Amino acid sequence: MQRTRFGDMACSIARTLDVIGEPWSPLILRNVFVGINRFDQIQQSLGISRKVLAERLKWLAESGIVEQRRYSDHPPRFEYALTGRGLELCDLLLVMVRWGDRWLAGEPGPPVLYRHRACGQISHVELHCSVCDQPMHAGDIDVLPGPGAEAPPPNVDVA
Amino acid sequence: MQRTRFGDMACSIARTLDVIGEPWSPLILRNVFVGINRFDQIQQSLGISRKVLAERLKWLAESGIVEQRRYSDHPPRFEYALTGRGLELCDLLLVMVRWGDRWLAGEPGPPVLYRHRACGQISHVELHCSVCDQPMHAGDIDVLPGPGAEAPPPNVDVA
DNA sequence: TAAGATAGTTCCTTCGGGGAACTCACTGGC
DNA sequence: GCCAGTGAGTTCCCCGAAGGAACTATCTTA
Repeated sequence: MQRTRFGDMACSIARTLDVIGEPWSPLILRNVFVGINRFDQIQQSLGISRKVLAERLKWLAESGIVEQRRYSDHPPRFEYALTGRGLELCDLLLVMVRWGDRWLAGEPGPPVLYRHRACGQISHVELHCSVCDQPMHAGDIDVLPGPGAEAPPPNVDVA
Repeated sequence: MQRTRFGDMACSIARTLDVIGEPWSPLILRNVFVGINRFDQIQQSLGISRKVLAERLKWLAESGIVEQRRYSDHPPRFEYALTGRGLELCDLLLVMVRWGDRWLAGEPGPPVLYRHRACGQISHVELHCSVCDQPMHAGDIDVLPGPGAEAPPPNVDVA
C-alpha cells in the first residue's frame, strides 16, 4: 500500500487506484477471475508473500471487489469470489492485456488468448463511445469539469 | 517501485503493471495527457515527492511512454510529451475513469466529463469485441493459452 | 545584485514489502 | 490415539522504497 492515499482526490483515476492500485492487487483480481480463488492457490500461483496476500484480500473484500465464501464448515475453509463491481473491474484487466499484448509481448506473441463467447472468435477489446458507438480513444476526447469537481470525497457505500 | 518486478512473468497484465503499476505512475500519465507536462507543474498538481516524480518520469521515458522535449535551450528547460504507445496507454485511464465514476463518485457525480470529439457528446468508453463489434466484458470471455505462454520474457525494444 | 523560475538531486526517517517460521483447526490413515 | 497433512492465515525481522525538506545549478528579469 502506498504511503499517500489516493481516495480523497477528486479524480476517478485516483479513486480507482486507491482500490486496486497497490502492487499485486490487479494480479490477485486476475487470478480470482480465472478461478484461482483460494488462499494457498493464489499465493503459490503468484509467488506473493502470504502477509501481503492476506492484506490485499482483506482490502479487496472491504472495498466490495471480492467476497469471502465459506465452502467448508467444519474445517473452516474459504474461497474468494468476484462481486458485480469486481467483475466490472476485470474489464480494466482486459484493456491492460490488450496494451501489453500489443507493446510488450514481442516475438513469442501473447501469452494468453481471449475468446469472445458471443461470436466464438479469438479477439480483443476495443473502446467505443457509449453515445455514437464509434471508436473512442484517449486522443479523441476533450476533458471538461464535471459536477463532482473539487467536491469533498464521497462516502461510498461498499455494499 | 514494488520489490518484486513483474516484467518477467508470462502475463500481459503483469508486464503492463511493470510499466505503470507503481504508485503515482497512472496519475503522472493522466497529467501529461491533459497538458500538465512540466516537472514543477506535475509536482504541485499531484503533491508528489520531487524525488519520486523524477524516478517515475525517468522510468516512463525509458519505457517509451513519455519523451522529454526541450522547449528552451539557454536555460535548459524540458517538458514531457506522450509517445504513441503512451497515448494508447491512456485508454486504460479512460476505463479506470469509467469504473471510478460508476462505483466511487457517489452523490456529487463524476469530477470530470469527457466529450467525444467525433460526435460532440459527453460520453464514456464501452468495451467491444474487435471481431464482431458487440459488447465484450470480462464475464463474456473464455481464457486460452496463447503462443507466448510460458515463454521467456521477451526483449522488448523500447523505441 | 538580488529575487525568481525551472528541473532536478541529496539526505534522513519511516513505513510497507519479502520471506520464513509459526499458529490453529480440522481430517484421514495407521 | 497419534501423527502427518491441508488450508488459511499471523508474526517476526530485515531492507528497500516513499515522503519530505533542504540543497544545487543555470539562466532571466527587476
